[in-house]
Amino acid sequence: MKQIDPPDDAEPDNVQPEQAEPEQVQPEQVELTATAWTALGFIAVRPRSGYEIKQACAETVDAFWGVSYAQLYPQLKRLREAWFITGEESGGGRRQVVWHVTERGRRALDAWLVRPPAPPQLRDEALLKLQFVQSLSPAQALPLIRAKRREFEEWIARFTPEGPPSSPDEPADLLHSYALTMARAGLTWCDAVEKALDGAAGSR
Amino acid sequence: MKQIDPPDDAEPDNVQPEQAEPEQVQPEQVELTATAWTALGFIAVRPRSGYEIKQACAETVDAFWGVSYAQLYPQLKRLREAWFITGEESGGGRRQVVWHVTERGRRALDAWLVRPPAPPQLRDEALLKLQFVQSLSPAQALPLIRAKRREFEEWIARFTPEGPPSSPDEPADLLHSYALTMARAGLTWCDAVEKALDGAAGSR
DNA sequence: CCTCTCATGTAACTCGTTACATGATTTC
DNA sequence: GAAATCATGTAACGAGTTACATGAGAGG
Repeated sequence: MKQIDPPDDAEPDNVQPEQAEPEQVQPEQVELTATAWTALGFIAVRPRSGYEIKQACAETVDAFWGVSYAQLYPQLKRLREAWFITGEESGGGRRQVVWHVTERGRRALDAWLVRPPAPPQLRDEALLKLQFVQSLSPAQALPLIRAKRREFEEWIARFTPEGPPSSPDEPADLLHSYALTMARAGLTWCDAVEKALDGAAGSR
Repeated sequence: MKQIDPPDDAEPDNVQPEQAEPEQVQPEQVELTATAWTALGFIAVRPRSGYEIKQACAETVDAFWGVSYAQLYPQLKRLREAWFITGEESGGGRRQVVWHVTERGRRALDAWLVRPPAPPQLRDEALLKLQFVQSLSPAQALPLIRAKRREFEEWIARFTPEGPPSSPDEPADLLHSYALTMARAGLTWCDAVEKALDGAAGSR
């Protein structure tokens, strides 16, 4: 086991406990990407390796916040440099670095969580194309609607809680219920649009 | 009036009409960003200046596909270099360049419209934060739900068709109806979650 | 005269993606 | 012994954002 700590030029801050923290200056106000905060969030739940963080993201926030290794590993480095996490290279078996949150890291995470969230960003090529074909031809609009329908169906398949017992419909997980609500609304929209488009195609 | 055409090293292709197009080789397969196709789409409806394209985007696709000047102007240059548009610097009054679609540009746009759309990308910090606070405290979850609620309310205000007469509820515009459907579903979700959260807070 | 809107653009930067590189361990 | 999975990373590239720069005409 080898301790992985920030380089010497990084601010220590908790090495000497008798050195009191500056009162109003919050050391937590380090600028990080939301992806870095995400990693920190999962580490704060329990210590994890980069690989495990990626898995956790894939199972939970992937639909609203995609995370790739090429982003993740550099961000872990930044979190370490800010003394928000410390790494422990586990011996025995495969090589892996397990990251632990520090007290400082936990405080910083809490501070981030209560800051107002950035407005959501959406890029949807299918809807974009729909803008240009909607008034021209149902023939071209239909495949786009079908593409959206497939997306919604995949969401539903992915976020519907398994296990027939207990929960009849709505999951306790807020994000799952959000995804399901949106996907169902999307399907309703697809139904209505396809129906209208079929009508228009018939009369043409 | 001054004609603005591609530089000489760009492929002409329609200068000599007697030179037949290569049969299977489609000159339309130029790689462009969706933002460039968006500009081309609006130019194809009618000739416009960059400024007018930006306005059209803001009124229509902005929520699904944001476009900024810093992206737009370079993309117009690329469209011109591909001979998809030609520009006409209008004399008289303010300086402005009005872009016209070429035949070649129109064909390329049609080809793009029928290609399968890229999967949508979403980045929603509010939902991300919700992932980390949902199991811990309703006190921290509530502001995030309220932020989502405000978003949905803004969407509804923005996309609800004005003019009390005629249309009672659903607009003919597919994108407007999409936005409204999703926003309403979102509000329903906010209601349910806030209620559940209040209950949990009361029992705690 | 001042300010707002029209109008076009560039520079620097950030974030994220794809593709690549490497190697150990488990499973068939 | 071959393939899948675990596991960590880097390099090159691309798209998009913010901020900056410039200037003319319209309206008060």
